[in-house]
Amino acid sequence: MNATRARILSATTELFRRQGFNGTSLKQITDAADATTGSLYHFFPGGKEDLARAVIETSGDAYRQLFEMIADAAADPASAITDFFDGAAEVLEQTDFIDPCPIGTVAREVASTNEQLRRATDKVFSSWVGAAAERFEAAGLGHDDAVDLAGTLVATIEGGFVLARAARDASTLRASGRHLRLLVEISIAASAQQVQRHPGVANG
Amino acid sequence: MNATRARILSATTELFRRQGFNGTSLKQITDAADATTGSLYHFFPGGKEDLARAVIETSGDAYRQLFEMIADAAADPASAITDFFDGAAEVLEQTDFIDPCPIGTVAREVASTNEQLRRATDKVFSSWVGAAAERFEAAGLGHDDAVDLAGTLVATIEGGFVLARAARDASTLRASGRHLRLLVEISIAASAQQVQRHPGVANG
DNA sequence: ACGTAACTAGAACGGTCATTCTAGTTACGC
DNA sequence: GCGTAACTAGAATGACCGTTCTAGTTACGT
Repeated sequence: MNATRARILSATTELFRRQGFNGTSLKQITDAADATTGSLYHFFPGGKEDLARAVIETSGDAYRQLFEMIADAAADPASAITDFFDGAAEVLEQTDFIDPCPIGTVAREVASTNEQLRRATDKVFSSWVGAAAERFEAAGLGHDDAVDLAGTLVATIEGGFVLARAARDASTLRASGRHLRLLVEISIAASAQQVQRHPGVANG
Repeated sequence: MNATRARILSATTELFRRQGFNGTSLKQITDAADATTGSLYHFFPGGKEDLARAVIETSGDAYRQLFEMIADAAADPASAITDFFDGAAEVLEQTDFIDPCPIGTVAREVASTNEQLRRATDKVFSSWVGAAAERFEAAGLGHDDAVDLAGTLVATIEGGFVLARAARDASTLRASGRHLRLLVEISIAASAQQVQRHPGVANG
């Protein structure tokens, strides 16, 4: 990937994390990326919307990969949850409570105003939910239960970011991680019991 | 309260719910409220920031009261949770997935850019957490556990709004309600067991 | 009824917005 | 080394931004 394009994309990502979509101007972006308007429109012909879509997709991929990495490294799905929340809490504390991820902010800004970007954020959230649901299914949960649980997981993370940034205190995020972990443990245990009672029926 | 002021405040609230803080212009507000710039600055001398603070505080109060009402009407704290999530899901579906509440969006927009508004959103979230925590304490939870659980509750609601609006599908919000309800039931049951084992120590 | 405060009206201001455009420069296949 | 495409540069554009300001109107206590 072209270096200028990469600089523009990464500068935009960082600015969106702090200020969101509407709060960030193209001048701020070109200044931060040390690029010109010409370059910006060369790489992102659709202008700000084009740029936002790229930010959403790139960050979405990056976070899904981060989740997979943490899940791979964890002893079990339940510890992956607390690992993820604790990691996010630490990042928040170390970055003066800048949003770890630009997508949540942009998602709320565009949900009712830009159909194309709304769809992009939806796709990202779905991919996260799918990634987590796969792990839960592998741990024994039925498909629908796994998807529901993954949805709650992603929702709590997103909401946890909001509260933590507003309070400038990440401890609530860690507490939510423990709660979600408990929820995952209970769900897995319940599905295991169900298998014991009705062998051969689960995962059907 | 003056009728013009009320019109401006309610128009701003609705616009913030759709477009957020940075996405809404004062012209849009005065048009929607059928008011003039003069009136706006008369009632909100601090301009847009002043207006945003009023929106945050007013909506924050309204939602706390709504929660109290639902909790009062519910048979027990656990059913209050699903009642609240289900109600929010229904509102979303009936309003073409406009954000039920302007605070989450504004909170993310201002968290790193406007200290005064950040504090206003923090205060609102704290009041919600406090209201829910009181109920949980009344149901037997220790203070810290109650606050943590209430924090997760609010985080999941806020995050649930984001996912539901992005997907234009409120069913995930209902699923999160069931999960949070389960979490509340478990927490209450656990604290009750603790009281049985160590009578007189709980609520200390 | 009159004086004063509350409120409305909207033009004007300087600044910034996203985008377009033309001209120039670099990189690279052939 | 030349031709073409990729890329950079930044001025120009017209719209809109939040805010200020002056003048006018309404409401109301006395």
